[in-house]
Amino acid sequence: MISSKFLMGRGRSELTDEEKQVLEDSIAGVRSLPGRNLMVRAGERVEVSTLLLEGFICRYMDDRQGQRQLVAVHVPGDFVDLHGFPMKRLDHDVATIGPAKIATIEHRTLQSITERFPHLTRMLWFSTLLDAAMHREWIFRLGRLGAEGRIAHLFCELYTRLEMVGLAQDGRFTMAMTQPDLAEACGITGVHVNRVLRVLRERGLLTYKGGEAHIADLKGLAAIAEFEPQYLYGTRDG
Amino acid sequence: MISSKFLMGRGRSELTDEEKQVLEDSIAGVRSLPGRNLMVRAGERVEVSTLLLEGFICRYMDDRQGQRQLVAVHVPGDFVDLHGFPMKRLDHDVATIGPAKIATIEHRTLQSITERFPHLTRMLWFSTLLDAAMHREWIFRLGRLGAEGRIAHLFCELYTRLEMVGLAQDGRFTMAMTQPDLAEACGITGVHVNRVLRVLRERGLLTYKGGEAHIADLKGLAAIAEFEPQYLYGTRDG
DNA sequence: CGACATGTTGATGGGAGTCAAGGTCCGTGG
DNA sequence: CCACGGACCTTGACTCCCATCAACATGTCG
Repeated sequence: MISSKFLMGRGRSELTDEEKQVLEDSIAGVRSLPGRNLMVRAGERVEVSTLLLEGFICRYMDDRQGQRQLVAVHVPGDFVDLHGFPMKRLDHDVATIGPAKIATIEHRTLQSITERFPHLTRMLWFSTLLDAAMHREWIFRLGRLGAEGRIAHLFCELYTRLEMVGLAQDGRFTMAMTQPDLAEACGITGVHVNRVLRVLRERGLLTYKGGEAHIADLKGLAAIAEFEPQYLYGTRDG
Repeated sequence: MISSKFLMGRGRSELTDEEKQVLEDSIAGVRSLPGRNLMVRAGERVEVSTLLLEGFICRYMDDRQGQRQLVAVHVPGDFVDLHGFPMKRLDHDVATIGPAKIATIEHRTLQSITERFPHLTRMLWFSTLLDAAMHREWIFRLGRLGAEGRIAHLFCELYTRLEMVGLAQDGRFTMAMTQPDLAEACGITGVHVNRVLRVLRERGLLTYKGGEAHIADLKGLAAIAEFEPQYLYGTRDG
C-alpha cells in the first residue's frame, strides 16, 4: 500500500480500513525526483498535495541576501504540503534534499473527501497540525537553545520520526542532509555546524558523516537538546 | 455578533451567512480573564476551544531552567487553541498577557460542524494553518534575523494583524506586552530588548512605551524586519 | 584531470548574554 | 499619608558564543 507510512505511529490506527482505502485510491500518481529539486515556489498556486514515499524534502524561506532558513524537514510518510489544500498558495519554497519518490493527490480529490468523510478529514487536519507542533518546537529550539542544543535537537527529532516509520533503529539512520543543510535548519553557519559536530563526536554522543548518523547516547543527546518527543505524537490517547 | 472578528481580513467573506450564524450559535459562553492568567497547561486534555474577543493571549514553552519562549501571540478575532480540537492535547501552555475577554466553543459542537458543514470545516482548518504560517515566519525570524530585525518583525506583524481587525491605525496600537514579554517572543534577553528599542526609537522607526506602540516609519521598520505580510492573509485569492 | 561541492581547522571580531546598579511607577498596608 | 515591595525600565562594564574570513583537504563526477 503506497500510503502505508502515513500517520504511522501517530494515530494511523484510528483510520478505518475504508478510510485507508479511500486515501489509497486518491493517489493520482507516483514520481521520482532528483536531489536538490525545487518542487514548489513560494506564492505559486498549487492544485495537488504531495505524500513523501522515499527520501527527504525540506521547506524553506530565503532572506534578503539569499540566506536560507529551513522551516521543515519531511521524512517518508509525511504529507509535504497538505496545508496547500486549504491555503491554495504556499508562503515558502519546497525542494527535495536527496533523490525522492512522491505520490500526488489532487485537491479536487481531497475536496470530495472532505465532503464525504468527516473523520478522515479531521485526521488530515490533524496531520497538518503535527507539522504546526513541529514548527513550535523549532521556534523553541531557535529561541532558547545554543548551537549544540539545536543540532542535538534536530537529530533527536529526525531519529524519532524515522524510527516511527521503520527507517531508523539502534541509534542509526541514513539521511541526505549536508552540513550546510543542517546549518540552514538550525540558524547557524556551516562552519559552526562542523565544530559542533566535532564536539558532539568527541563527547561520544553523535557521529554524522556522509549521510550516516549514529546516535551513540540518545539520553545524553536528548538532555542537551531538552528534547521531549510527545509533540511528535499529537498525544491523542487517554 | 460575537464572532465578527474571526477571519476578518482573511477570507471571512468566503463564509456564507448561514456559516457565520452556525459559528455564532456554537458559542457556549463568554468570559473575562485577568492578566497573566494561565488558561491551559501543556499536556492537559482540552474539551473546548477559545475565541479571543478582547486583549492578548500568548502560547509558550519553558526550557529546563524555566526560561520562556513564546510560540504565538493572539489578537482579538483569533481562535487561540482551535488546533486542540483535532489534537485533544496541547504541547504548550496558554495564558493571557493583559486582561482578556474570550468566547468558548465546545469540541462536541465543533465535531458536529465537521459532520454537517464541510466548507466551514475547511475554513476552520484554514484558520489553524494561518497559525502555522505565522509559526514558520517566527522560525525565519529567529533563525535569520538579529535582535533588531526580530523586534521590528514582531511589531510589523502585530500592527498588520491588529489593523485587520480594526485595532490599529496610523501606525498606532495598544498592547499589553512588557519588554520581558517581547524578549520571550524574540529569543533575546529583556536587557537587550531595552537597548534595541532605544536604537529603533533614536532612528525614528518605532516608539513603544507603556503598552503604546507608535510605528513612525513602517517602510523602514519592515525593511529591517524583512517583513512581507502575505503570510498573514493565506493568499487564497487569484 | 579539473571543477565544484563539501568538510575541516585557525585567527579575529562583534553581537548579545550576564551581572550589577539604580530609576520609575504602582498597589498595598501600616 | 507615607513606607514598602514588586514589576518594569534603563544604563554600564565585562564576557563569550558564534559569525566571518581565510586557507586547505577531501571526494566525486563530468
